[in-house]
Amino acid sequence: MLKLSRLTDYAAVIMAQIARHPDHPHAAAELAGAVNLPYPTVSKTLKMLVKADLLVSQRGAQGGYLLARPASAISASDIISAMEGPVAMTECSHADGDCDLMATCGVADNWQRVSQAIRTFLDGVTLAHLAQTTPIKLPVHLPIQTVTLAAEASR
Amino acid sequence: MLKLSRLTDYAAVIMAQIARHPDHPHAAAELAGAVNLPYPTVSKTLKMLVKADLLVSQRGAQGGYLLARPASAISASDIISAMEGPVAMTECSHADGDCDLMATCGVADNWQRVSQAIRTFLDGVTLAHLAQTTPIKLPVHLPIQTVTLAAEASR
DNA sequence: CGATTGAGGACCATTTTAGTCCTGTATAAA
DNA sequence: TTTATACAGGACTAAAATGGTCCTCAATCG
Repeated sequence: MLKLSRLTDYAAVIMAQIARHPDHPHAAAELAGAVNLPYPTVSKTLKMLVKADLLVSQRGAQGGYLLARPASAISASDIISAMEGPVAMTECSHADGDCDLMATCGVADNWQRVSQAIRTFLDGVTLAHLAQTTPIKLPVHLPIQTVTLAAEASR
Repeated sequence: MLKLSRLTDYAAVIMAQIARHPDHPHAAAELAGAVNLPYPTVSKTLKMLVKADLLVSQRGAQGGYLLARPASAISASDIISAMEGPVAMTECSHADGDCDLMATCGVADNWQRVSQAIRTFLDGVTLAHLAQTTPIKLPVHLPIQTVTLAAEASR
């Protein structure tokens, strides 16, 4: 299903919440209340986001979490990678692909191309986009539909 | 990681194998040999692909599996859906989203838009593309990068 | 100093996934 | 008509990933 893990979902919601009020730190407990999720889970998510350098934390009273950089400089890929590791569709999508099916696979290169396209797309979607509270309903067909694979264009 | 399940990977490899020799039925055992995977697993995968109407099967001696329609009419989405259910990034991406975080979520609409864009892209990638044996190396940046979200375009 | 708040990691329960196997049924060829 | 071939369907198990909770330690502010 290409599904994101639940924690990634939480991360997006939490990041968006912070992005909408970027001027002061947000404590984990406060965020948990705002997004209506259990505190320990929110806390765990926040820690992962800090480790990925998407948030910075401030300890002590009045402490909390802040965006590490502007929302427009944080991409969907960043958030997904922070929670699930690199965005890749197949096991052999990463550079040092040591898949023992290489010889008989025959689709590896093409999947990687598809994977790359999606990654590039997600790089272009920023937290600023995600955090917008007045979403415009999309038409069913996006301009993306007109994109062609290099392989296709060359036929 | 937006990762496909391993069975989906297998499905793609198997489908591509059949697509390259579309004129006669391929037995599960033959395919298992060709792609170097255990027979039971290949068999299971093939059954799922039949149930999803991407393959048709022929029983009995000289039987096997054939594409249900031309490779150019089978999309990556079709294959992924067959193995993992509908392509959707979030739990609330499907129509009757009864996510109890609706009120506090704030990113649902935007994720759905992203999800839709990826789905549309995958609809456009066909088995014929995937099965090509002489892949053209993509430049790092695909045309897809120029695509804008409706939300972004409207700012 | 003491209250607050994050850091880090251990831990367990649950779900999902992968993989195997068994029994039944359709079909083709001898 | 018989027999071998090959798929259909589903039960079952083992392993792995995921989600979620909790505990102890460290930093910071007032």
